Amino acid sequence: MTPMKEDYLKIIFELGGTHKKVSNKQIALSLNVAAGSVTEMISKMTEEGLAVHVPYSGISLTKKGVRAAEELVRKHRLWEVFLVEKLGYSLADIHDEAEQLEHVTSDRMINALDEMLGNPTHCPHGGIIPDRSGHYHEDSHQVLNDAKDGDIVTVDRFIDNHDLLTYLGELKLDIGDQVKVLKHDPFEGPVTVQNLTDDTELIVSYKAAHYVFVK
Amino acid sequence: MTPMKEDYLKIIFELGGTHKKVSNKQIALSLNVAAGSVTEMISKMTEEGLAVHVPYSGISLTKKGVRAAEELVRKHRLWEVFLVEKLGYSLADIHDEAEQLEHVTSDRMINALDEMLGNPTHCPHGGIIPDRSGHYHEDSHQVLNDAKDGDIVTVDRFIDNHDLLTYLGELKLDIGDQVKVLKHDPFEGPVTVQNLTDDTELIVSYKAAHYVFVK
DNA sequence: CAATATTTTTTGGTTCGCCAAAAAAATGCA
DNA sequence: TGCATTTTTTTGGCGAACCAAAAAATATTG
Repeated sequence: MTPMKEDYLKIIFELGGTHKKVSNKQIALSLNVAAGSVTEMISKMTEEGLAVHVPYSGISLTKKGVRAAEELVRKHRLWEVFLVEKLGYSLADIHDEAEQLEHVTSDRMINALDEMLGNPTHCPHGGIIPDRSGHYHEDSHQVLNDAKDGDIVTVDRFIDNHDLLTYLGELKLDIGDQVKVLKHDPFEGPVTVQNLTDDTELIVSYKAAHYVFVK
Repeated sequence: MTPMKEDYLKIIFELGGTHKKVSNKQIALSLNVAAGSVTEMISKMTEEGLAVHVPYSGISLTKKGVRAAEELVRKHRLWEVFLVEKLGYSLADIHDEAEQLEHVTSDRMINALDEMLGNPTHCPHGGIIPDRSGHYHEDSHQVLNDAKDGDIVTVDRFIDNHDLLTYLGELKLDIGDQVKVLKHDPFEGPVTVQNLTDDTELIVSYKAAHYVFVK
């Protein structure tokens, strides 16, 4: 297991790889790597029994892969709690630090940290922290980009990336907002939505629209 | 800066690269890499202004290199304090964990951690923790292997590697012990010493004799 | 339903750090 | 001093993860 494999694992998990096939493109976009790199890495993960890959069709996680991903999410979110509660970090600054820490955290360490923090149940972004046995269920898996023009959806969760959070903050798109999807521009152009909460029109980049989960 | 460069930096620092030239061999031995790998890595570090290399003579650190190494020592030791005080780790288990953590620790994070821990001055092994500006001075730089047969020296400090600490624990060689060096076996053989504290004879491996600092 | 567009995979090439073995320089001892 | 040993550097190669561009497969749509 390498930090890179861990990143792939976590992204596939976050994109819904537990219960549906995720496309190469989604992964490449999320990790900022070329499509070819994804194909290559996935073939290694398939050999190791972490993922299942049907060529030209999609990628999903095996039980083993899901288990490993949950462990990583647990580590990530517990470190986020630590950074906020113990080191006085603010919400927007914790993701990147936790991203690094999670890759060098042993089981023993994370369990001790969990206890020290008083076994918190949620990370500072509102996500659920899996317990020691890794179980939990995140509810929303549909992404803003998947919604059809005309759909009305509720913003439920963001992938916690610093630049994304900053961008969405500037756009004034928050968790809980109801939005109506107006149009998808071609050529990976932005998605235009109407925020029904304050009745403004927002233009969300193609990439960001893959990071915003809706119901 | 990569984790590997950081490891080289720290080892050169610990072997005395601030005030004398360190040999390729010492570094290779400490990091468990081939001599050729050291030459290669050092040439990169020289280009980056971290080290000075006189071919066939030895390697030492530049001011910039020393500064970076001190920063790493600070991170390492503060994490060690954290592991013992906050997570309930025992002495022998902290080194490897801190080794990983130090490579993913930003300046902001380490300063916040320092404060959270109450600005400790020493790590659990007794080493001095450099302050925010990186200053401090470790006193012993001569290694057991450097002592001549017949010399009587005092054990002052160990490089805190888990296997080493376990090995030395079994040998019953502790900090503060006075020992008389009896002989150095050829072909990288062990060093035989007499522990004057309890008057026993100890056989210390060639490699370990490079990790034990004496005065 | 054929032509175009998109997505995915394949191919060839890069960098980083590692190694083993060969060659060169320095050291040590007779 | 001179030959053998040790240390260091050089050389050629490997695996991991990346990329860009070409080729193959799939999807869309006029």
